[in-house]
Amino acid sequence: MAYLSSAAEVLDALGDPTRRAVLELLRDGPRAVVDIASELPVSRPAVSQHLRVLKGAGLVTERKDGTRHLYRVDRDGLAALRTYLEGFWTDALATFKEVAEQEQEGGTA
Amino acid sequence: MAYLSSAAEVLDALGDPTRRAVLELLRDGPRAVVDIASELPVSRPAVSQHLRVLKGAGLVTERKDGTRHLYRVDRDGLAALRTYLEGFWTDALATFKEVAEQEQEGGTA
DNA sequence: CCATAGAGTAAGCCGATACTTACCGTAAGT
DNA sequence: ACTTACGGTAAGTATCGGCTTACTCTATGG
Repeated sequence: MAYLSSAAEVLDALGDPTRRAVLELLRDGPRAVVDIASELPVSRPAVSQHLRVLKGAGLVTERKDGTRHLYRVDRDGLAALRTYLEGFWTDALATFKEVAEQEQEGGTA
Repeated sequence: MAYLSSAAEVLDALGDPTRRAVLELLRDGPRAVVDIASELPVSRPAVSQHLRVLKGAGLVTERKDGTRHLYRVDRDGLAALRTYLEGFWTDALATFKEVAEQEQEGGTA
């Protein structure tokens, strides 16, 4: 795998409800494609396509076990997202302070 | 104000590159719609529509100053997302452990 | 009061993308 | 070897959503 997943890619992947549902299922443990599809209102190929995106974003990894391809949650994507949000969070907090101070001076009511 | 924003709503909002760009701009401080639009390759109405979504997700708040509507980053949406991810993170970690114990394999394929 | 600036909304277009079915490859089981 | 199960891919469709222009409203300034 080895790509550093970008936050943008992760957020794009997480932007779809079905993909989120897939991830939620995978959160409880590895599953095969057919098993995932059986719990969702979409076809198996659809799930395959979503898994490809999730994999590209570093959110899942694949492991083959016979004819079954077991997918599981990958920490990498989540980590990338957390890092991104962390940065955003601190920057935003700093800005909040600045703005709050400026507003108390200028004080338009 | 700011309804309890759901993680799904936040992730949907963050799923669009332009909206992310808007947020990035807002990260450095409050801005009026026209100012945001001037820095992006889309029209002002497009920005307005994106801001509506971001607001619905609890990611920005609006403050009117004359004819200018100043938007700024809202902590609520970010907090909701962080909470969601936090839960996901811990659940996933727990699952990793379980799975790791059940299988005796390691390494990224 | 009229003009201008800023912004939200409506309607419509168009491209992206999330689906479907059909097909093909592969690994086990018999 | 045949069959069955599992899964990725291709091709086509159709829905969704992001963007634009046009319109309207409000607020400030002359």
